Amino acid sequence: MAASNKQLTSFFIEDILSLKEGKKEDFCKSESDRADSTDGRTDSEDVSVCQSPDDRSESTADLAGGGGGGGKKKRSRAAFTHLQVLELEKKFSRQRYLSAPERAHLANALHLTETQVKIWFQNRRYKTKRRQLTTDFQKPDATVVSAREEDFFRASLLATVYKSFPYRPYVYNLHGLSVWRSAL
DNA sequence: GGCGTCAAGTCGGCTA
DNA sequence: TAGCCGACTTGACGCC
Repeated sequence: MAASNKQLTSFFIEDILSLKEGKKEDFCKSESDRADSTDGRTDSEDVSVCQSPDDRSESTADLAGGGGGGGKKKRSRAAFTHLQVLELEKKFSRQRYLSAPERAHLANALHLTETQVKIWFQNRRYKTKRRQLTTDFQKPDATVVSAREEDFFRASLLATVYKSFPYRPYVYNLHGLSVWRSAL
């Protein structure tokens, strides 16, 4: 795309929310385009995923809200986009718990429901805990485990990012600068 | 077909 | 009582 040469600038959720009203179509890009330009990303609350997480099935809002229909619908698993997961992971790396306004903000920015964001964080915390327990079990040296807890978390986060971008070898820098770097 | 992953469902506890 | 939480389960999906 021609837009791939365009220099990206930093932005905030507030920017997104203000943009969303009028210039949504300008702001939203295809996921592949975004993946191409991830190395140009900058810091902070740059949440910007405009794609539905569940294009291949019914709407996630429908699922999260239980729908209005009477009959039992077949449950479908919403698949969040790479970037939605990435932004959720970024947020999770900073905060393991979200306040209601933060959750609403994030949900809005990611075009997810608040319930989906809440459930994602719940599942993410539980998943982290389970993996931590597994690691603890494998390495019973408590002091080492404690000292490496953060490293473990970062490693698992990086693993998630790698899994999310199997064809895009970029790593999100979790050590403060929050820039995209080539892993190669 | 078995298995792992993950979003969503369920249940019980806690708190304001 | 509502809303959130952790713990655990369920069901869909993809990979081998």
